[in-house]
Amino acid sequence: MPTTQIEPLQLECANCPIRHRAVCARCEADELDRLEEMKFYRSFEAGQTIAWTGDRMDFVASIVTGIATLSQTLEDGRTQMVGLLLPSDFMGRPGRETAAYDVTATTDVVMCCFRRKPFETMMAKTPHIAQRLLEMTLDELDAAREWMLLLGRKNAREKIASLLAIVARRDAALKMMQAGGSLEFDLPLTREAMGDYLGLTLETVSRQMSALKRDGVIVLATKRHITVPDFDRLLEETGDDTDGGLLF
Amino acid sequence: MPTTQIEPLQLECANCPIRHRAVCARCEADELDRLEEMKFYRSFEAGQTIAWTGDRMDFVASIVTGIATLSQTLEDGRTQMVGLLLPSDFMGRPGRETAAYDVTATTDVVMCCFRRKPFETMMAKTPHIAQRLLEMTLDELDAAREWMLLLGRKNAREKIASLLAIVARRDAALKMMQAGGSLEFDLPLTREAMGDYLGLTLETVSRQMSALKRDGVIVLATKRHITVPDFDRLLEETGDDTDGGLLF
DNA sequence: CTGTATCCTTGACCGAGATCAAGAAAGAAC
DNA sequence: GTTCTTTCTTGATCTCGGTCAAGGATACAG
Repeated sequence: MPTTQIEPLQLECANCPIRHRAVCARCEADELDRLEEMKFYRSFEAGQTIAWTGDRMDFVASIVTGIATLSQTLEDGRTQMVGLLLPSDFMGRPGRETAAYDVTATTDVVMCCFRRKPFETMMAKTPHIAQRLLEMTLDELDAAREWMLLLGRKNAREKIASLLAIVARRDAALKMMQAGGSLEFDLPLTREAMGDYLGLTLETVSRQMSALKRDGVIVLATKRHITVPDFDRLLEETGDDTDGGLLF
Repeated sequence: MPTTQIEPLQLECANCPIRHRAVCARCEADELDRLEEMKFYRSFEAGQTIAWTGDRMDFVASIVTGIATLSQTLEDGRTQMVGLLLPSDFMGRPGRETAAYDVTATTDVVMCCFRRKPFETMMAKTPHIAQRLLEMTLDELDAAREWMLLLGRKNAREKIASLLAIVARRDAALKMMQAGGSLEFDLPLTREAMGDYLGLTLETVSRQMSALKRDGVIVLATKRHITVPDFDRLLEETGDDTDGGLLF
């Protein structure tokens, strides 16, 4: 698997699709100008590894388009996904030289990159960047903790329902639809990837998907295309507190 | 359980035991003076609830002494601990009005508190605080992700060994001992709390503790006082990559 | 069309950990 | 001391999800 990088057309920050959500969201015009000079784009194909745990990382980046995953592995190969990088999410840690996780492109991915050292220097001088990064990191921490509850205490059916609810909600937000009604979306993950995320085997994922389908909670047009006839019904299956604040 | 608060003697920041590790670690003398004016101390007894999920929080705080836990609960009462607050750790989120987790004092706890609004104002003007908070939050995120791997993919024995290794290492660091040799320490958690942390029942925790004892990995003087004759042996039981970077 | 690869489903069986239950150990209150 | 409570241990049994195995669906190459 060669590290093919298709260089995409240079994009102006002003027209950037993640301009208002990424680490640069709070930047003023002059700050943006400086970032504009520093940035460069890199692309990765679906399935490609962006970084291995322990790799030296000389850049940090924002996801512009596509989805990447963060995962960790035990000695004997058991792996657990520990994070999902969506457009506008930030990859890398200022001050850290090496990757702490395996980062893999799930779909084709375009990233807006900055060499680490210059970025760190700029961050020290630009509170707007550090402020936004703090906010994003706190959100990720909340999401990680929500995931800990799922991994530690939910059963297989609840785990699947939770994942579907999250993907459905994100998709609905993207399409600006109203809540409560019928939803449909494509799952960007294989059964195995779902299992790695949920701490399950792919067989259990498959069985629970079939069970939710049999019980009418979801309808499958194809293996990957899902319709949720009643979102509230799906939410009931997650086991969450019904009033709960939703963090994803 | 009344909310008893024993007001401890006012402590000067200069003599504060967490001065060099807390959110104020990077502050200059003048910044510290301003924090000194704003701060107030609160104490909680072991077992007391510091905040319930959804409670309005009008302060943020650093743990000065003691241990507190963050936990989340499903509808039917299943609970999962999602974080451990140790001395110097920060509680609360700037910009958030309500508690996102149940916070409970495991031991007697003393906290150094700041009213939220003035603290937010100060943070906006004092990059040193925001920088340090970002650093601490990134560390917590790493710890949370390490925990996700444990919850999703480790078996009961590995989970227990991992928890013991973490507590042992922290204790050794505190006592400035050299690694590799024999260690002993007190477990600050009940079997039930360990279970809540590890996503296990208290019975399973008890059984695995007995098993590790039977196999000579640990020696129990009392239920809570643990001796680790060979730390490397304990590490082997965690299932982690042996070279692994350790985040706690 | 056929062969091959990837992804998914389903069945049979098994075992790790949960659940239910009883009682031991250790304090704390009196 | 005795009683009461909390914490912990251990046993018996059950069940959910893992493991092993076979085969179906879909896509793509030739």
